Amino acid sequence: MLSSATCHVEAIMEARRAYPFDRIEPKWQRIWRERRVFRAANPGEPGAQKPKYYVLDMFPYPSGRGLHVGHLEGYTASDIVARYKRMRGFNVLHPMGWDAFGLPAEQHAIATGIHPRITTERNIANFRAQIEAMGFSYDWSREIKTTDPGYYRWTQWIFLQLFRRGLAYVAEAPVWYCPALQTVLANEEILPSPEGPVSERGHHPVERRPLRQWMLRITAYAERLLADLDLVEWPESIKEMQRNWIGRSEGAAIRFPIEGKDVSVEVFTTRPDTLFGATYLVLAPEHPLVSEITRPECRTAVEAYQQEVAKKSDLERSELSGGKTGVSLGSFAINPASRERIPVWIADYVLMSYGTGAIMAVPAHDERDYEFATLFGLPVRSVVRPADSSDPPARCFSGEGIACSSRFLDGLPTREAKKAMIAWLEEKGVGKRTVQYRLRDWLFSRQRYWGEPFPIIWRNGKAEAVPETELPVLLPERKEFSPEKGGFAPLSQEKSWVELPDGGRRETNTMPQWAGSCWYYLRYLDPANGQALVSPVAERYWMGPQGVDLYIGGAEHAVLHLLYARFWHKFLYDIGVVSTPEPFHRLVNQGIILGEDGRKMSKSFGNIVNPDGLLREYGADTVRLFEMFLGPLEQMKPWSSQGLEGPHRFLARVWRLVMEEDAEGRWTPRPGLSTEEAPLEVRRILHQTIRKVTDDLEQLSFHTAIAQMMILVNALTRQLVQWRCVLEPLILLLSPFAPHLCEELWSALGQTDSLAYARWPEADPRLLAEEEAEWVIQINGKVRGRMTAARSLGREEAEALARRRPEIEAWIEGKSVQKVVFVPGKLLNFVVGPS
RNA sequence: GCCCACGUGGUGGAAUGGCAGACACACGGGACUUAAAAUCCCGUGGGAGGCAACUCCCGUGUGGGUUCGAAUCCCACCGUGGGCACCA
Repeated sequence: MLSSATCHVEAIMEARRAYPFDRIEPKWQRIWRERRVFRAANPGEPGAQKPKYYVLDMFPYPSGRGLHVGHLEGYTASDIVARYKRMRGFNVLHPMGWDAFGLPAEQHAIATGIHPRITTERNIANFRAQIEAMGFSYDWSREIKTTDPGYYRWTQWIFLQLFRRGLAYVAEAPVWYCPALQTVLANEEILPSPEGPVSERGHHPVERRPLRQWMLRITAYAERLLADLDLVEWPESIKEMQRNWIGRSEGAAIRFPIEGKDVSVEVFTTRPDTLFGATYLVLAPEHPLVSEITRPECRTAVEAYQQEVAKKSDLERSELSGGKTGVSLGSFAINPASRERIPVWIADYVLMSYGTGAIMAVPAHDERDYEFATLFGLPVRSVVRPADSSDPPARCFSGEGIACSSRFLDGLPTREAKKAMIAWLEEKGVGKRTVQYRLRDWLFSRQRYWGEPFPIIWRNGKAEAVPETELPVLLPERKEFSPEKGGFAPLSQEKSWVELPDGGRRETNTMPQWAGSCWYYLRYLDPANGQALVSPVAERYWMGPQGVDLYIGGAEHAVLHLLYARFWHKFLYDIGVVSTPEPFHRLVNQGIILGEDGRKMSKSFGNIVNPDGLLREYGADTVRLFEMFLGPLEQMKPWSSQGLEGPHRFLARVWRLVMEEDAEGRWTPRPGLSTEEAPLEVRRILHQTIRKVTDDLEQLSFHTAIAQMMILVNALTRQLVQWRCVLEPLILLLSPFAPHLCEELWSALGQTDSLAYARWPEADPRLLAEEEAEWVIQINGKVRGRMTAARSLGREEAEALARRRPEIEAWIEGKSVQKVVFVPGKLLNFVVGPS
């Protein structure tokens, strides 16, 4: 009973198999693997005399859930490009590896007691099997994983170089702490949410805590990270996000002396031209000078306010909580321009972490200052008027205009006034031109087990570098993975590892997951090198002249991985390890694939598409083709399981152009393939297809390339004979998309070599230029007729021909033709008026 | 609030100043078959007229503009998605 039901199901599965993908796909995967077809040649090896092409995927974190259709989209696109470029004669580097440190494996270990290494290995094996089943042409001899000591040795090495040059340091600062994950997180790993800030991973609530942590001085590279965005071909939206994140603003630092004290408060402003309108100062409540400046009679109120602010969460401090608060310090500062006494306040709308932690308030020209001044009855002095009005505006005006009531600035437009004021400040020695960035230093330590140990030993309260010869500092084995209560890292429990005989203690924090992914694209170039992270020869060959030629991945890393990696790359450039200022020349983001219901794929919606079932039912070539046929690569698009039928039927049609099935269900090459030249209209459509597919591949417009191949195949299906000279180029054109099927047909046509390095077909320009064209004839811009005539027709001939056509005559009859627009080879437009 | 994308049939999309809807899904009809599946062929934006081949009108979020001609360029608005948000 049971077995007959199984037989029945198998019979159905067998019946719906339109071509034997289940046999040919594993076959060709085995051949590619055994013959090492996709090994890329390093300098000195045969093949390295070709020009190089480096096409890179964002390597995955091997999660327990396996690959999803979104991964497959990006990986299929990059694989198509890799296969295409090989056929165009490039030595293609197309590697894959594993971003294998990270929180999920560690959380799983805490829950189950299974070592993260074991889960990670298991997940990697699963990912690799899925990737191989898709037929991707990776050079597996270059596979890397970030958890490998031979790899993280060099992650630690880079950290040491940063440390030596003062770019890695320990500081106590208010940092984001996540109680659920029991670790600190970087600014870039925090997301806003209606309930307040949450962690990027897991969406747990996070809070500010003052802690001593390792920081990387990414701010030292702010200017170059900003300026060099002009060197790369990235989506404008990603560049813009990085620009906003870096947040450069030009202005002036101005010192305000405090009346009766020997101190002054420095403020940063982008509007030095409004200095004459500065009617009070505001310091951040945490500003170090607050206690010194506060008058005795205000001290109680000020301290109470400071405590109140310290208790507030960041959410409460943000504008969502409504009105502004603050208290006066009772003291006065001197406005260096107007010489006026102006009061000094503290308020939590001024942040200690930006600029100097103090501002000059110009309520007439800043919305926030205006709101505060109105609330506390502080004076408002207008010093800029709009360019189109002679009067200063009644309320706050924050735009650019003309300076007024500002003595030596009067009459100057804002831009000029800023320059004049900065010159004046510099001359008087009370201020100077300054550039500020929103970017903060990168919080680099985590209180977790499953990460790279820091190569640092503490002696007498000082951090010392572990000698490079002792790298890697190995992550010790553990059975217990929970972080200690109170923010101590798990490694601190590993006494025999932490405590050194000479009294030194190892650093017990580990690096964040981003560390390993900051430079992995360099290790692929020379993955087994034990002397250096990459040999200079391999680096110059693969990274020259502009770095990775094409980098495909998700947009979610816009200000995380992509900013961090640029920072490390620029540092490695400065110390001579790499030869290009930017790592990734051309970046393309694949769009998110939504569930069938149009919502984001998620467990809670139950709309996640598992690729394994699709591969069984349709085969890898169909899944690859369909992923590309969904729509433009960069666009967000919904999945459609029904839609798979189209590409599947298309591949089966291609198969049947070459193969035929006998009575026993065996497929054999069709006898009677013509070796003659195909008719002109068939050759013409073939060469149009060659041209279109080639152009579209260069632009990564895969879905339109597929559509064109469908047009060609539909035309061939209608023919009674098939021609070898048409089928061969078609198979080559299709092979980057559906490599297994094409390899099988290629060998069925008698070819003995893999087509992976076969020469890409070239379009014959003579066949593209058609002599006849279909001309469109318009009357007043509306199509009223068409005619087939020579493409080369001149204006007069074309017009005369068109006028003779009855459908056109009818429209012109009795009207006056005022003008005739002529587009050679394409179109005529008669502009007619009433009679 | 500010910045950036995007808006086209029942659906995914094509066309980026010159034939709107290529290609595909879905749907409908037909051929083959004892039957079904598969395959192949035909139709498929809306409306009006005609027995018919066909003809005309409307139509690319909404309103305006530029142009002989606009899905495409410009202005305003509406909607969707993403990013930033007291950064002085």
